[in-house]
Amino acid sequence: MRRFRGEAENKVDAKGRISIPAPFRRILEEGDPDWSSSLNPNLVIVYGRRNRKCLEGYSLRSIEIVDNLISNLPRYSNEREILERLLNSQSVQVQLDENGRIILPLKLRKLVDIESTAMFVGMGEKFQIWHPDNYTNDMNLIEKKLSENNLEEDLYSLLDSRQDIK
Amino acid sequence: MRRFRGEAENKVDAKGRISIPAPFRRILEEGDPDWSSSLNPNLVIVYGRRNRKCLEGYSLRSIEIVDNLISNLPRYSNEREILERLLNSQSVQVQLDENGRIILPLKLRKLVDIESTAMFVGMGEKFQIWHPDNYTNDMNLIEKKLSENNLEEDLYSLLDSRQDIK
DNA sequence: TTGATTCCCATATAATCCCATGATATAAAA
DNA sequence: TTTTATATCATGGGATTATATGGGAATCAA
Repeated sequence: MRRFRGEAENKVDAKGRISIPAPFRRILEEGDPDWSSSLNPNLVIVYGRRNRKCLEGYSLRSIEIVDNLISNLPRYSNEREILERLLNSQSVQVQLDENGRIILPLKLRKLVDIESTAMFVGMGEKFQIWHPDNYTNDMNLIEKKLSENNLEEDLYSLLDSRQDIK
Repeated sequence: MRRFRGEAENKVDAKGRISIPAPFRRILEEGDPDWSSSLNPNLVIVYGRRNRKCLEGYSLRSIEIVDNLISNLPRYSNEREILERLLNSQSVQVQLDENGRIILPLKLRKLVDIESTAMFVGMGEKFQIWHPDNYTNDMNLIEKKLSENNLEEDLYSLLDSRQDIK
């Protein structure tokens, strides 16, 4: 499965419309079981993440994987009910329009402080949508954590360990 | 798996296009699971190395090994989100054109000071793209370290002892 | 009827396709 | 061995398409 990669800063217009970066569209198309070249792909936007001030976009296939993980939890367990709430009630499915745009409802924009521009960030099986300033802050925070805990070395040792697996 | 070897200095044209050295193409073709003789291979360019002023190119197969290591970490764990961010948000997947070229987006060129020419450097499972001057500086730095501490011998002895471990 | 939503069209810029050339190989023929 | 075809490669240019973005008219809902 191709992965969401890279960053793109796009504009939100007066109607709340915003372009999904073209490379991301290709992945959403692949990840929409009903998509064909004449149609526009669907995606799911999750806005229920408490500790991060961003929205998250999933292809239909990737959100299904997450949904199945929830379905495997014991029915009516506390954990399951909460996760259902966070991932199912706090999310929407939307379809791209003819120009590759979606409408970000005001409610979602307010939740993550997005006004005139939004930053799209590839995260592998999902992508995030940030207010650009919040994103740079988050990136700086990560940089800081990296240098403090010497995590960067861990990352590159992770890269090395691929030899062992192969 | 064949390895990226050697150096090549190629030109960046007005449209940001640059030829991937032909020997590198062969390795990218081998490393693209969907490639066939009629198609053009894909590669992933990682631009997020904070401590080095160069881009890094990977075949799809080599980057996938890294991606899978990350995907095996617990979903939504802090560690995984940080690694996804470092690797996926700071990379792009691109496809060679009919003439074996890619376009290096302005953003990436600026990041590593590349203007009219770029130096390709084989690094085994990946290759690097440098501004020629930055590359020679980096090479000189290595030369200096080697001669000062008489490191070269130590390094090559490291290679000998590795056979025992492997 | 007045916002909001949806559909359709417009456009500047950037990306991509297609074709061309000169340089350097590599192979085949004289 | 020299000459002649054949490929491949790095590079350039023009034409075409895609992308991100803006705006208007039609549709819908309260």
